[in-house]
Amino acid sequence: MIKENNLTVYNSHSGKKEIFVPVLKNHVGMYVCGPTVYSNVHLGNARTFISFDMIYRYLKHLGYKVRYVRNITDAGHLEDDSDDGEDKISKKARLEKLEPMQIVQHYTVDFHDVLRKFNNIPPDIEPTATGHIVEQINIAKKIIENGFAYAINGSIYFDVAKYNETNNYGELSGRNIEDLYSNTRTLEGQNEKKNPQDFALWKKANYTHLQHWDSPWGEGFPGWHLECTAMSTKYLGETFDIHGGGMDLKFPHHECEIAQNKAATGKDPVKYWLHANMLTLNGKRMSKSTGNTLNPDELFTGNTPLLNKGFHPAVARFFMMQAHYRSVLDFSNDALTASEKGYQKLMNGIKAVDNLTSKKESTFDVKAWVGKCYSAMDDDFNTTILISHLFDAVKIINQVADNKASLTKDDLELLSTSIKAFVFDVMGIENISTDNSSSKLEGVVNMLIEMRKDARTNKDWALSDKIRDELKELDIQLKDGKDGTTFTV
RNA sequence: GGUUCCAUGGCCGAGUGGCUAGGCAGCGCUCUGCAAAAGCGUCUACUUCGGUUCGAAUCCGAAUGGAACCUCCA
Repeated sequence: MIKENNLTVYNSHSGKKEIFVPVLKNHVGMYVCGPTVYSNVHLGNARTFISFDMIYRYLKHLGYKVRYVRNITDAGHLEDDSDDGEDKISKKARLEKLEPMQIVQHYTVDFHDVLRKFNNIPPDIEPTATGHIVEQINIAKKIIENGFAYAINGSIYFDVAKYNETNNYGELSGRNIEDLYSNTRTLEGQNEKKNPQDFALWKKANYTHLQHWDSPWGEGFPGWHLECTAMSTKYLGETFDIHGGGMDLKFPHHECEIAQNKAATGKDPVKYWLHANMLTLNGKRMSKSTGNTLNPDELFTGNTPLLNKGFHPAVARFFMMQAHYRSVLDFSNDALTASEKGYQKLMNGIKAVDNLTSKKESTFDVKAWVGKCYSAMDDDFNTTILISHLFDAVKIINQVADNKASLTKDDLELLSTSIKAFVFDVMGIENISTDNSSSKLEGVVNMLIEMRKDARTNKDWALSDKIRDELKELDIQLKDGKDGTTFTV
């Protein structure tokens, strides 16, 4: 089923495309950093998860048995790097006078809701940081035992300098530690650490901190990077295949994960690091902290000065698939509008393919075309190229419908199943059904079409145009074709 | 300031040392009572300056502009 050694992926760690060979034959372990649930997800967040959803879908499509783990960070994500740093969730809870788990629940639900609208498949395991405090404490203990962390005032810090003596801190992000030393800004109140690069594995909870747990070092809470190490190791093992996340997490988050894993187990945790690029707005990355964001609801409803109208999540997903996951993509009304037209063209083609009649001969090499589609996806999930091939197929479909090309029964079948598989299964682009309108509406519109037909026969253009124009007002588009009139809602 | 990445036609956005990307818009055509919708065809490229090469938008160097990370962020 799986064609061996065909898939290549761009490994951020090596900076090269590499042939994908999983640790365990036919199985893939994939971990993707999920959100910190202290606010609503924005479209930039969504893009990353949509990218990895596509990757997950393609791996499954190829026949791999994939275990996809994506965490929810619901504790420990610090606001800043100072000693009395508060974590994001505790801060939000304090400000809104809510129980931290209320915040967590609220934004977790929002997160799931948005991803469902974008037609993402839920991960196989979605562990939470608060559900894995014990595992995190155990890893911190191991790191201390191995001499790569130190305790001070009830907090545990990772000793980056010590680690760097026998390892390479910076191997993922291409940083070298001397640069980090000389370029780190000195922040207030971080005197506790031996070096500014050291990061917290465990933080002592101060009196304002709402989320805290008992530990060998007293009441506290886990550091940001630790939960991913704990959970990926627990569910995927000490070395697994794919670790994904947004480009912005490469440093320090993923760098620290590697350091924690190596310090704890001595093993390289990840074979292939995949990083999805940013979605920008007005040329700048979307960011909660700067307020340069667009929320999914604003996109869907068009309730924002940035857009002329709302766009269906499937259209937005298609828009994202038109760019490669490793490229920066800029979000704009014009680009979305263009994609919406293209999306419609693609869907029309898919609709038309089932109504074609086969001939004895094919004028188009469908097998070669399918091969090109797989080549595109095998080349680091190049959905952009895939889509260009899909439009070639749409053209052929239209030509066959127009008797300007022909396909055999087998080719027709192959073309139909392939284009649907790539669009619906692999890219996860939903068809916004246009003909699911209630039979009552269909009856009424068909009645009006009949009346208009009579009017046209009688050359009563005034009435005929009135029917057409007033239906248009209601967003019902009449389409006069050779074989009569149809409509789309 | 340090590290890394990017610069493609009106717009979005791929890609390869020589062979059409694709989508949108524009233009032409088909269809039509006129339109719309749809379909078909088609034009406009590779930031600048050097270098390597038989040949570079594609490789190397520099300049300019932009972005990400270096502090939390997908």
